Amino acid sequence: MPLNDIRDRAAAALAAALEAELGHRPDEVVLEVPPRRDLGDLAWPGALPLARVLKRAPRQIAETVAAQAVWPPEVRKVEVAGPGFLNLWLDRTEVLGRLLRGEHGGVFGSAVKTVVEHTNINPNKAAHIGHLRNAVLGDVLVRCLAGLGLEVEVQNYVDDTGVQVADVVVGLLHLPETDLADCLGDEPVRRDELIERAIALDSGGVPDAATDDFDDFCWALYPRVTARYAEDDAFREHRAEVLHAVEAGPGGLDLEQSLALLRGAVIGGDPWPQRAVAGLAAAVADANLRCHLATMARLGIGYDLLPHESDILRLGFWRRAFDLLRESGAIRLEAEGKNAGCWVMSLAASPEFADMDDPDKILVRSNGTVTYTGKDIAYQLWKLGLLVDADGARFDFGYRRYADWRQDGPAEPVRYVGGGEGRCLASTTAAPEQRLEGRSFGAAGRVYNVIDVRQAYPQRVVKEAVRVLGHPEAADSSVHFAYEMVALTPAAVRVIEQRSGTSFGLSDDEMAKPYVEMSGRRGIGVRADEFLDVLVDAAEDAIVGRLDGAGEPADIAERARAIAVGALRYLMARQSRNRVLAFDFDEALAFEGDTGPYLQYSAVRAAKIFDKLEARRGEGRFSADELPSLAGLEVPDDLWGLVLECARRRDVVAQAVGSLEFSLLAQHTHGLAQLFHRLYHAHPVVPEDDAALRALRRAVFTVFVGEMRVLLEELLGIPIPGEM
RNA sequence: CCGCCUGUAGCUCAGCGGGACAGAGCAACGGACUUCUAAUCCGUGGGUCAGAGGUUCGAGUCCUCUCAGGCGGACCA
Repeated sequence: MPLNDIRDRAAAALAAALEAELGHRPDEVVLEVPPRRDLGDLAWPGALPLARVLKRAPRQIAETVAAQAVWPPEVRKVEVAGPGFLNLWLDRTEVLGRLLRGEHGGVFGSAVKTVVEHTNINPNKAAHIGHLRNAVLGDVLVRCLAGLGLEVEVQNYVDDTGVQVADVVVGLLHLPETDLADCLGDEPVRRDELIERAIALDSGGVPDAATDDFDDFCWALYPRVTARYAEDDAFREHRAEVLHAVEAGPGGLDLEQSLALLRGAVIGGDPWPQRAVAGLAAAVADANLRCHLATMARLGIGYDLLPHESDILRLGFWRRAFDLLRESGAIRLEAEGKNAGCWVMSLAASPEFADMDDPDKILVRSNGTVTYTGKDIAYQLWKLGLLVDADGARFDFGYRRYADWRQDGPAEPVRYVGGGEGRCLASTTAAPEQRLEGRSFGAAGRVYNVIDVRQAYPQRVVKEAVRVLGHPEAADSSVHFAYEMVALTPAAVRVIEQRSGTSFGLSDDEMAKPYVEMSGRRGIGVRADEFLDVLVDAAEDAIVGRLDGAGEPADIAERARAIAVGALRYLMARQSRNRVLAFDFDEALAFEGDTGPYLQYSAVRAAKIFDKLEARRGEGRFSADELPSLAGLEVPDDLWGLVLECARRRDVVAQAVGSLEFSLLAQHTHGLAQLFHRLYHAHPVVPEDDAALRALRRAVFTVFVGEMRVLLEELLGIPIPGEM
């Protein structure tokens, strides 16, 4: 964008003048955007701290620089203000012209391949609004990186061998049939039939989403399993049995065969056949995964790769990572003490962990199984291209085409399509000879892991492991994008309890706190699809409520969807990442004020101007060819404020990515919408008969419309409906 | 006990390279639709930026301490 370009050249001119006139070579010249427009378009406060160094009055320094610098042509006026601020005014028409010509700044940073890992929902139940925060933040990061010109690969990690999937399988195999029937909303029948009915909820492929899917069944089932564990120790032993079966794998059994074996076991009263249990577990994990993909598709979120934890294990990634760690002396086998029999990574030598009581992290349990952190180290090494064998050859997964998806616009929903058309979503496989034509994955120069802040400690361990294996730069390029959790306000908890007709049994103490933590184990939470449905309904009501007697528009569903997605994505993006997001229905369903629909409305309103302009005057958007017609026209302050803000996009995106604080981007977009809404009343376009004035307004609003399209649709993933 | 995060208007939050009068939204009250859609705009009221020290020409912003809350420091993830 032009502003950073002009600023860089102005800063260079300033630095040169400082050196030539005052013999001072500054480390860095920082030009900022002043808080008020009457203080100029760019400002340099640097004369104030220099006063002491140069032993001159700050105003004198600023005045000397102002007079002597060879300013770039876009700088129209320079003034010294207050105690010694140097304020610059830009050539407004010139900046406007550049924006209309769509000039962009240079490439951002070094163009390394970047992997972003996000979503990562345990495939044992439906996604909830906490997962939405993860996915939206991750997706906005991806969009911003791509917007800055970087190659980005999006990975959604599937923990398909963990205990949580096993718990659901335990529920299917061992909870009373009445429980299963309850969760299905069905009459109790024989267990194998209930299992088959549950599995039948999975439509195959990536479903069209919405509620009452397989993941919703698991959402209901899972808390019943954990509750039973708590009251019955014997029941808990089923978990180990299932985990054992999952570890051994289904041995080539498909789902049909597994179900048949399970049916046979029920009829014969035999113990569960291990391979069939593993087959069922695989089906549960995969069905939930596809439900998650469908949920995220509604928000326009797609992925490149689904790395499976089971493949990391089967392909010996962990074994190799373990060897590398052992060879480098980073881990050791504890012979005694509380960690006896475990392989631990010593963190004592790392200054970051020095203050800890027990600066060791267990990677291999005394029973020989690897912890999640251990697996994550192997995965991280692979992502960075650092998991190599003794000959230096990279370890890699096998890959298969999992699905194909398409998107009609940058903020449109993702649609999973058949037959190899569209973008390929790949899955890892355990057969390394399986390749996908022309595709390669991992081996990134930079890796972002979008994971909530509660996992900061294991994430630091992973990073430290990369470092001690002799890859300090790669460790520095491994970024934990940490964000605070989404919790529920007590009011939201009451709404859910009322709606579902159940009680979570929370104590008065818990309900007196400002927020209640969500818990899949206890079934406390708002499911993502459920919330999206509520949002869509509320949006429809809002549309109908504003119709004022007119007939219902044909595209009402599409409009409502866009508004719901806008409200949701903005809600997740606008808040600073290290603050707990206390979810409240009233607040989340607000469509006025500082909300997604407010931003969308500004874009719709602006686009509408051009529709009416076309219809009534035959004039369209302002094109760069018309620029000469603006010669000699002064851009008034208020319109200029909007233009200058539009010019700042690149700065804002770079700052947001640098600090991983996308509330900056949300806020900037909100500010822009706000400026437009204010101008809307004072600067009518269609009714304006003065051609020159109309041209100027067309020019400014053309820039605004284009800018909002990029900010909302491309970067924030918020669709702009045709009408609202 | 140790580490990280948070504390700004009644409520939810901005203010993340120290800088020029501390901002939005919600809620309250009062205005503006024969006009390019009022999901908008304008106005009013509302703040010892948790507290105390310090650094600086200048501190909501940086440092130290105190207080309050949250999260980590698992052979859970």
